[in-house]
Amino acid sequence: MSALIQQLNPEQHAAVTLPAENALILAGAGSGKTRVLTTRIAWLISTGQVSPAGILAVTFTNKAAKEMMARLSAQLPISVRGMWIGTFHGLCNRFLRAHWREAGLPQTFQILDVQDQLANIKRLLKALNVDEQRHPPKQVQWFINGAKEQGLRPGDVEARDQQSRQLVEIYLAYEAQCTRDGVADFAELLLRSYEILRDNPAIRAHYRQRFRHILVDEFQDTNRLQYQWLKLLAGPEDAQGACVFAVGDDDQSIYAFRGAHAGNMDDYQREFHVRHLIKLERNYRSHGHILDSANTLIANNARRLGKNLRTEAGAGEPVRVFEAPSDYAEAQWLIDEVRQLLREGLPHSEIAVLYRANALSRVIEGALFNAGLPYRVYGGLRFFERAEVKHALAYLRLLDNPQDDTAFLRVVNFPARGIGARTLEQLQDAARLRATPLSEAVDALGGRGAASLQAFLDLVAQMRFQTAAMSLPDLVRHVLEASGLNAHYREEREGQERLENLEELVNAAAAFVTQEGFGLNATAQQRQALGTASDAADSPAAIEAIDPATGETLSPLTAFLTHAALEAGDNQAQNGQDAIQMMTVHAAKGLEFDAVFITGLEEGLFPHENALSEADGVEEERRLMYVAITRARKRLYLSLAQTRMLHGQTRYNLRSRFFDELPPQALKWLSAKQPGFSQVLASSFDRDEQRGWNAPSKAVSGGFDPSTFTPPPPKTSHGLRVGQGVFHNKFGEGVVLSLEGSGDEARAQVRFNRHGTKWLALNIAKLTPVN
DNA sequence: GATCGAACCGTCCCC
DNA sequence: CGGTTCGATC
Repeated sequence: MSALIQQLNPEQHAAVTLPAENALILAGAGSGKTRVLTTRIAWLISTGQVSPAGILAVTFTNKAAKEMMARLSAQLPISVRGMWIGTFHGLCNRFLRAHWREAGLPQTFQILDVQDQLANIKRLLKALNVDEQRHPPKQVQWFINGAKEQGLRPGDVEARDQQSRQLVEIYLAYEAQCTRDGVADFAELLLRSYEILRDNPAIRAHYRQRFRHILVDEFQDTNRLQYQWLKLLAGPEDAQGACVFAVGDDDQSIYAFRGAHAGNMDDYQREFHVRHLIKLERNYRSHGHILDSANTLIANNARRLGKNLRTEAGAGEPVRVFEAPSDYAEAQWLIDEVRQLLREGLPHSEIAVLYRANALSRVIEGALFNAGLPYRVYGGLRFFERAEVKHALAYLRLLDNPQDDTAFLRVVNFPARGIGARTLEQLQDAARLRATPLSEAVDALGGRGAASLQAFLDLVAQMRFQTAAMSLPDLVRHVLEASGLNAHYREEREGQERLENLEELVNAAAAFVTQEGFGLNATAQQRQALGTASDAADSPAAIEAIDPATGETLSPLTAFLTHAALEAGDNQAQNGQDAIQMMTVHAAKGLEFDAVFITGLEEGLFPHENALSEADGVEEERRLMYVAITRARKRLYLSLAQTRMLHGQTRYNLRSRFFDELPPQALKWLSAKQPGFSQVLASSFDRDEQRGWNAPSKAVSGGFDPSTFTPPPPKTSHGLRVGQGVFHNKFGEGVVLSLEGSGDEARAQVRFNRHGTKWLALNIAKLTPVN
């Protein structure tokens, strides 16, 4: 332990050994944040200030929680099992499983993921006869989650106009539906835990007494409700209360769009009377030029807590910048540079290609593929989100809880068993009338439909009976067969991959059982009979809590389903192999690579056009750029394309404003940096010509390079070029962002100073060039 | 109830 | 452009 402490730098050391009072650690990118957090816990425990059971640590991802757990078990001689370490949602789930009575949930309640929630909302909108044009399901979902994240129940939402009154009504009905089904969405886990703590003094006192130290990672990403939850749990600032150790970086707050409130850091300092503010500014990751770029860029943000990273690693290579005439040329250039890096001995996996939006990956993917370079794209569907897996999970959920209408509707007719939309409508009407779950409304129906439905219920009941004594993996395998899912996908032409995924689900169940230390028995009752319940209580997964009143534990099935919802699984099958890493900037947060390419650095893409109209939008984009830059250890490449194919049309983009915010001396332009020339309309190129275009990989530093010189603007009938200032009679002054088409078809995208960005048909709109 | 085509839509995606 | 979704059709 003392050896661990001695390896820390003075600031880290100070943070780790702070007295038991509320503290805020401003930890810059690459400053050893995770290390400080885990060493703090280890220090607290090994100095006898707290027992493992008195520790609560919150992370943002399961991955981070696992990593922390792994590091701790390496650092501490004792078991880490008594600690509560997990995500907000994981911890709240654990809490609710223990206090399900107070929560008004069945102990086996299941968790709705984003897809399930949306499906539920769609179903509800139909039942309520709400026009989906007027209230698109996605927006309703956004509204409900937004309200919950502010801690607002339907009655608390202020509804002035008709539109929002209806939204509140939908919210109310949605809640009723979830309660009836015995399910909770992600936000609900938090809100309900919060309410129990708020309304139940005995429970509140119990947890306050238990958790002496609360540690929070990625504090800048907490939302309002999470903050309130922490506040409630920590309690008053006296002997009763816990002490909070918050670690965060306001400059890396990139999740405002989903409710994160970086202002929580200010509030925290004030409301928790934080006496210890420590900045970790020494960066152990990046070379000087890279760090200078990050620092200079982020200095353009107004509202910052203030922090400047420094390194002792030396300036290193300059940041290489390349402006390509097209997206295709950008990809080609990237391939050349990647090859050079590989020649220098870098492993593929130390090279990352980052982009602002997933749509930008395709061109680069194609180029990498053609070049025969191995790559791995992150993002997309994750394992437990795949349709076939969700079908299987729906059957499993029905075994656990027949009232789960979401699961019921998902598989009642899949594989097809002659239960049509008409029948289901009748069933839903009947269920609504009698206020019962769908499964209990079946006998209200008559006719052929009722018989088929009854057959389905019998099937599920039979599966439940047959699997009662099975181990979890056997149970899953049995359900795959008995439900007809396997047969269905065996028949299907494209079903091979899906079958494999279902087989993988059995493996996942087996792995889960091993990891969580579940025995081979399937039911809680059996587990209790065998006296194994206490093992589950200590499980690190934080899912199977014991009911304090009855000692009843969750069945492995319920625990597994919870696991599936809270941890959607990896989204990639072929991991492990040495490949170039491709991902969005968001996905790259927390990762680091020797070499990083940030691509598509164009106005409208990065910063994204949608962000420009939002309050603080550009600042968040800048933080995003800051995150991207600080991923790189040794090499950083920035690139953009003057023309880009996006959404089926060619866009002509300006160079990102962020280039003007980087220190010129840290950059090395591989293409000419000549705004007058580089920003021209490149429509005179035809695609084939660009295809043959090759970037010189040993480029001239800074200055003008004739070989990459883009020709002057072609003569166009309208005489406009990108970047041109124009005047419009109605909209006033603006700048041409892009041009497309020719003759009568010609259109210009113009950003007006006062009226936003518009597309104008040039044969109609009168645009006068200015200046 | 499967299948095909028209229509739509398109930041980031943790839990 | 490319995917997903929805409605019309056999």
